[in-house]
This record gives sequence, C-alpha cells and structure tokens, in this order.
Amino acid sequence: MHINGDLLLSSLRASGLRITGARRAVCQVLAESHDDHLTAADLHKRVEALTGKPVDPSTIYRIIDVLEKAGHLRHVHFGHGPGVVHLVDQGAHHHIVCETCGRTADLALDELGDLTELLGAHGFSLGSTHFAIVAQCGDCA
Amino acid sequence: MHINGDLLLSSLRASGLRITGARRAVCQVLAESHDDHLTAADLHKRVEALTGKPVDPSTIYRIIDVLEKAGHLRHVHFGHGPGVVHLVDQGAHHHIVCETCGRTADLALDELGDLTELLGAHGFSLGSTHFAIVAQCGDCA
DNA sequence: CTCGATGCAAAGGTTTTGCACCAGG
DNA sequence: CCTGGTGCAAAACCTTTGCATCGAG
Repeated sequence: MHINGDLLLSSLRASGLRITGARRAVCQVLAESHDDHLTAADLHKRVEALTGKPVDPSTIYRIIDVLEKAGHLRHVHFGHGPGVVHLVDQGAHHHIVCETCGRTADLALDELGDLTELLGAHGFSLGSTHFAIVAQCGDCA
Repeated sequence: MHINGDLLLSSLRASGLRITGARRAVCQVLAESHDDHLTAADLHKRVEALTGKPVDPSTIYRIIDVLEKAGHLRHVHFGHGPGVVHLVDQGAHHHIVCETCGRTADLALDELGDLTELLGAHGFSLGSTHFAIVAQCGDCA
C-alpha cells in the first residue's frame, strides 16, 4: 500500500502545520511519483506544472525539510550531484547508485548483514541511509 | 615504504610536465602528510605555510588534477563537505566515514568480498573508491 | 488577527573555467 | 622562445537564510 497525498497533508495538519497550495502540490507529486527518486529540481518542475503557478525553489526545500522532520520523507545523496528525495512508507532501504550513469538499485535492510559485519569489524555501524553506496552498474563497468 | 615528494616530481618531469614552486610544495606536503586525508583547503594552507608565498586555490585544484591523472593521487568524497585527497602508493583502499563526527577507517580491497557479492546480486560492482561508505562510528552510534 | 508560509534576493561553500600574464625548460 | 602553469575574477552548482509580505485558520 502506498501513502497518498491526502495522508501526508492530514499528517501535517495534525501537527498544527498549515495546508498551502505549494504543500498540497508537493504531497501530490510525491505520492504520484512514489517509487521515483526525485531531485529538488524535479520536484520543483512537477509542482509548477501541476499548479500552473511559479513556486520558489526555497519553498520546495522548506517543504522537503518539513516532511522530512515529520518522518515522511528521506533525502539521500547519490555521490556527486543534487540530493534526491523519496517517501518512506514501506520501510527504510539503502541505495546503490552507478557512479557513471546514475542508475540506482534499492537494498532491503535485511540484505545488509554482511555489510554490517564488515563495518562492525572496523568499529562502524550502518545506521543511516542518508548516503548511497556508489558503485558501477553492469553496463558501465 | 612511502612515496616521497621527489619521486612524485620526477614522475611529473618524466611526463614532460614542468616543476614549479607550487608543484614542488604540493608534492612535499602530500609526501609528509602521507597517511592523512587532506581537503583541498588543508593542502592550500600547508602549501602556503611551506612556501611563504600566496598560492591560488585554483592552482591547488589543478595540481590535484594533474597528480590524479598521473595516477599518484586519488580524491574521495566523504558524504557532505569537501573532498579529500590521498596518495595511492600502497594499493587502493576503500573508505568508511562516520556521518556524524567524520572519523574514517580504511577498508583493504581484500575485505570487500561480501560487499562485492551483495552488489553483484543487484547487477553492480564496486570498482571505484571515489566515494566513501558513510556510516556511524562506535562513539556516535 | 496572528503566526506560519512564501517570494525574493543574496550568500554560503566548494570547485571549475576563461583569459591574460609569467616563467620553466 | 614557446608552451604550459599561474593568478585573478567570475561563474557554476546546489542549498540555505534573512527579511518583508502574504495568507491559512
């Protein structure tokens, strides 16, 4: 089951936050592009296309921030370039991204046992999905 | 055994490149801070301290570029913040960095079997040490 | 009416680039 | 000399922030 835009909005309202046109549009776009990894710029374009009105980039970043603090959104860094954003309804996952072409794959948390061990041997623990693992995909290797 | 600055310089000369004051200083600083991960800004500061003369930041970046193309240097990204640079004399290694405090650890390539398998299961291969794996160290977790 | 949200513009930090001048070989 | 290296200044890129205004509740 996928989170829908209204659910996001009512969660905001429940926290005493206001429902504005921009927030409505961001939530709808996020809900519709549910399985995508959108950059702030992508989000911005789609929001403007949806509303027909100009929206300031800073507003997009602020809405991302609000949704992230509310726990609905996560933003992830894929090596170079802009960060990307995705909803977090169906459990967190880690990301692999191709350094060359940008193709991505998701890693379920229960696949990460060996990696956890490797990191543990050096006194580290995974514990964040904020940065992707950068690698090479089959086509680019 | 560690690469020393003169070795770097003679390699440059052997490629038909010129030995300048700035290049001499960068190579010496790199050789002396052999096991560190320096940012371009660190490098810049130490080069100016060593020569007593102002050096333009762009010159530092260009020298990094030259040394990297010559295969002596690698620059790595540790999550947010500036990239870091280190010599590559004793075999490539991968990096783990703590997302919170920035502490780093090196992963020898022969420790990466499991990670290689994990990535392979998704059609990816490691094959670059250009981006660190971002995690949490014991103190910050 | 009131406070939160937005637009605008500017700055932030790192890195790159264009261009004219300088200097290594 | 002559080409490559450097300084300077500006831009590029993504994101954040200050401040005045707008609008949701």
